[in-house]
Amino acid sequence: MNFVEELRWRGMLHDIMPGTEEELNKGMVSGYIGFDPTADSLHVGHLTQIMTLIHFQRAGHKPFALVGGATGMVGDPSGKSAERNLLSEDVLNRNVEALKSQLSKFLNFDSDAPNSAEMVNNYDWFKSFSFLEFIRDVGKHITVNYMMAKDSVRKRLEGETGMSFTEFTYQLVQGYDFYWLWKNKNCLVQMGGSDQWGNIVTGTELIRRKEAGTAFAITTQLIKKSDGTKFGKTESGAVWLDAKKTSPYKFYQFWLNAADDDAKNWIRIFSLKGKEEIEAIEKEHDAAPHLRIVQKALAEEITIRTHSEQALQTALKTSEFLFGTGGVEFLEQLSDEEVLEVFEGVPQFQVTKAELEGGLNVTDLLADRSKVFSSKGEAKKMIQGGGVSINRQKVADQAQVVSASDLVKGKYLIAQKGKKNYFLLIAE
RNA sequence: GGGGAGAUUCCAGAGCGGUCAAAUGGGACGGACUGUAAAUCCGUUGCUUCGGCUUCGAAGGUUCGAAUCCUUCUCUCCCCA
Repeated sequence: MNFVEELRWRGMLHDIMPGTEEELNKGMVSGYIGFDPTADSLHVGHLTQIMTLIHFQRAGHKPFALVGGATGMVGDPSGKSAERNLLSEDVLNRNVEALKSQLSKFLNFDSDAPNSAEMVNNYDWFKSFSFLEFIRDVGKHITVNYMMAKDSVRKRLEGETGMSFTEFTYQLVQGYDFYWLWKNKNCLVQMGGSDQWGNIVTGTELIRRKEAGTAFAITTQLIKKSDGTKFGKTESGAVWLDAKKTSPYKFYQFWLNAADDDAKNWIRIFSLKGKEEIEAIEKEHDAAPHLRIVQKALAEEITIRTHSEQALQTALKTSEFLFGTGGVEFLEQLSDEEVLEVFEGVPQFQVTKAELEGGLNVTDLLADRSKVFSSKGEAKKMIQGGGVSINRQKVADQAQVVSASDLVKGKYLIAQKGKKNYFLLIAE
């Protein structure tokens, strides 16, 4: 199966420039996707592009991952309704480094194979490119009329917020990237999300007008959710690939919580499993939907690829404990580090052991000594409503006393507000 | 510059001088149900040592008593020039 067929059956293909597939079928082709360093980590939204590059490489082609040290300084107007704030150079540099190290995990960069992946930073060819040179060598080839016809520009011109010259220039800057890679790295294809079509085509156009060259474009579908909400966002914000910003456990949970319809679409996009295997998983899933087999397969594979096998195991164990029926005995077997890992991201409070030895009223413990509840009244009401547990045991009475003998491993108390809100109290 | 309307508990929005910690809706949180989903239903939504205490833009005042009346101030909105 060739690269384009692969994208097609996975439902990833959005648009493809005529002739692209034929070109790819001739043999190894170099292609690239750009990532702008707008944050210090990529998020799950970028994962589609990463998968595209992975498939590209698996199909025998040579992928380039471009980190936009230069384009990031400009700001892509695509899909934005308002002018973006510029990031400082410091922040950009930091982001570029972060993105580089993340991208290096997904592709094969250091093999001797001819299609080994390569990382490039467009700042390298833009840093010494003067403004005058740019408008003479690049700007001259593309008309403003052409640039204004792009959706991303037109929408902003029609809108109220307007658009700076800087953002207007973005497509030229990105277009030149493509030209540069085409010229210097024999890079024939640029890929990207469907919102990038306009920018990519400016690149092929530049190549054509400047050197009468041919270049190709492929865009992928925007990931949609069946309920219409934006993909990759949870209540707590974006789902990052950086374990420090989104713990592997939360990352795993994000995929596990996908709706059935979404999971079936996503597994095609984010899994490297073949068609037969995916269909078999779906069949198994449909026989017992409540087991959420598709979600599990999806979540496991992506968590391993993004983090590691070990991170997945911790995420699984954590999920089992937090959502399963398991009691606190589970924690007794773990080391202190592992306990903290399980409760990573969970609010923690320090309490004094001496006080617990004398016995403390639950409401005092949860509302006064810690901030699980903001007031005792709230704690009491919640206890009456049956929404509070300590160490997995429901608190039945607001007069209940918690003492040192209740400590897990001699120092922890696990408080729950409802089912999902955990708090870790550490006694010292 | 002239005239008018308004500021209420997370939001919207009620609120005869006493029975108002303040209707109702939304949101949020909890419970039941469930697949760690959706929908639905139920409960909670100022603090409390449960005696009370502090809230209705701010500060004063009238009254036994004020979110409700008066004065001043701050801010918001609308109309006319």
